[in-house]
Amino acid sequence: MSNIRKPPTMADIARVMGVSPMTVSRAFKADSLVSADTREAILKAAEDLGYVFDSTASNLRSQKSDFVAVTIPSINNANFADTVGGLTDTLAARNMQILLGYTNYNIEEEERLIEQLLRRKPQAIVVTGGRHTPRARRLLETVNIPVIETWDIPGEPIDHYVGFSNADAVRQMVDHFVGAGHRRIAFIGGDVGRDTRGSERRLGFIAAMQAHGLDASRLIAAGAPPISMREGANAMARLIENYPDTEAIVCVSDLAAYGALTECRRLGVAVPERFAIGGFGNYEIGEVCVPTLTTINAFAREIGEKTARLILDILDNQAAENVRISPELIVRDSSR
Amino acid sequence: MSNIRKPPTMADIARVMGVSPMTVSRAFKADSLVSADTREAILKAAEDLGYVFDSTASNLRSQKSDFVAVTIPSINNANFADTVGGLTDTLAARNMQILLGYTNYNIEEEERLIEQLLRRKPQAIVVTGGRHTPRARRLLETVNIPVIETWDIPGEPIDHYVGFSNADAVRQMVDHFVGAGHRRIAFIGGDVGRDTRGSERRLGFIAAMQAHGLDASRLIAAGAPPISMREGANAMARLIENYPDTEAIVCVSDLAAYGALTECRRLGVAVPERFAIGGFGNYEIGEVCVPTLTTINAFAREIGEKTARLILDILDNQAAENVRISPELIVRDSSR
DNA sequence: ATGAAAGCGCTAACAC
DNA sequence: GTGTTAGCGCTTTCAT
Repeated sequence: MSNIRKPPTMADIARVMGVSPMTVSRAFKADSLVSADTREAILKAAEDLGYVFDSTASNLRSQKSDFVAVTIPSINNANFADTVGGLTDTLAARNMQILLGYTNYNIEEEERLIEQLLRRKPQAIVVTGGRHTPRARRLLETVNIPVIETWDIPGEPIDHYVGFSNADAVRQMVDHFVGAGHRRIAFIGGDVGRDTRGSERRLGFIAAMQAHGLDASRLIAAGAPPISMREGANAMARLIENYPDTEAIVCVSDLAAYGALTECRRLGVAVPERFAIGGFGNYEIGEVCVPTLTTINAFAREIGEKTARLILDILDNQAAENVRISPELIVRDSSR
Repeated sequence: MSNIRKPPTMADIARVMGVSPMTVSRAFKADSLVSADTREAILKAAEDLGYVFDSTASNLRSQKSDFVAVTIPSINNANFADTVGGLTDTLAARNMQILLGYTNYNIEEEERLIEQLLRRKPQAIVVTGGRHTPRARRLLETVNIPVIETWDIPGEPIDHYVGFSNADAVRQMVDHFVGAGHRRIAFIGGDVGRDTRGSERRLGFIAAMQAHGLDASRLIAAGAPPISMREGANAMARLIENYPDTEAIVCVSDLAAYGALTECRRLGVAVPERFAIGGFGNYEIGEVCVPTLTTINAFAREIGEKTARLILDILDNQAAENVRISPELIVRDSSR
């Protein structure tokens, strides 16, 4: 029969030790004033009793939670996972916990999530991208904590941001292809609208092509974001059918680009000789596949680390500057 | 100048509306008894005031949190991400939030994490694998909530589990290779000790080989888990050097297997003609790469979904049975 | 259908 | 270095 007794509280420890609950509370707070002996004895008694500190009560009383809320489009994406990893590790040093939510690339879902997360009274909230529902935007503008938008530089930031221009990043790729002598360049991306960053990359492609006086109409929509490897492969097949004389292809992500690469391999089409291919995001696959994949490194982990540092600076009342990341073109075998 | 006034509470809404705080509280609880008019008016007033429900206070008073704590070895792994996705989506239907932590494949780190997570008073805790530090085990045994071990079937379960035998799963792969006529079969995995599931796959390989009366000494240690694609490639190079007459290779994961595949491609070695290759985990890459990759589907997302349902059943006082997942061999071009 | 009183477990604020 | 008092914002419980 299981022993379901009420778990011990600080008051129980205080009783056992013959001290006040306040002394017990102090013993658990690292930098507070209790005699070393008392603290040691209290911590030992706590361990013996199987005491578990109650953050909920602590948070309510002290009106701070040690939570940082984070929304990302998908957990199953190495780029966002890296950002979350950077956030987690940097914040862990200050004993802050991430409270994570997935929007599924859907701003209505994001709104619901933001509302739910704010109920936990986080100390800061990190969102991905600069597009939100009006209500989500209002929630974020009204809430009394730092708000950090990431992976983008919003036209009108709500508060802070740590990001980069997705359009400018894609321009680097277009410039690279044009510099290599390509003129008939295509773009493989997701259906327009849902994935903000993907849409901006597409717009960046069009703008960059036009800046070079080139035709920007070779656009393949590979499906609802996020684009999988398989969708990238399917898109490649359609591209070859519709625009067989294409010379180079900009893909919305390395996953799509890798899919395109495999389709070429299956069809016996040489990369980069017949098609040069470029991806986005510097995923591990791009370093290892054959040929290796030209890509844009957006420094996913650094985005998380710098966001965390920005948050810590704000909470410490330090000067807190927005961070502009500079994505870097990495030229590999798929385009040389 | 920013407007840092204290955020409104239920008491504030009650004052504005001329009702008691209790009525406001009831208005926020979906299935509680308030007149429809009153509720509507209260919710509108709340929205106008920019009120945000305080879960912390609610949790403290009602002594439940709607949190489920989850530890996984790494966020940057599609298998664990899928499990977390299944958990999140299934629990979201009951308005439960996941509180996620990463152990970095390290049971000391897991112990720290479990302790930290339990302070938040979760309603259940999900851990990956059956190996824990003695103290972590004691914490989990003592805590008064359902504990679910996943991705493994522990020798001595702490409480519940949703998992499978990693050793048995690898045996399927070995049997497949032996059935195809291979005798000189090698294993590429991580250094022994840190990654429990990886170590069990290695032991399963050895046991299965011995059961067939075959030599089980072709073991390549590719580095500290988790094994990356690149480490898989490096391991493949060493395998070819040390055991050039190998016929088939079992890899600890699809990532390692894909790395091995790329090394073969670079060296101009034919797969599956010269080496048959098998992975583990049914990652997306294995369906798309050339040749496609034989693998074991461990049903990562289902593990999460079934874990969530188990938790919900337990919390509802339903009969709650442990779940044994049956991993399936998927034979693809890399071994036929 | 609504209200009043009490208290969840902790810690801020003050006292000594 | 330690104790006392009060109260964080909500909801349980009991009353009407």
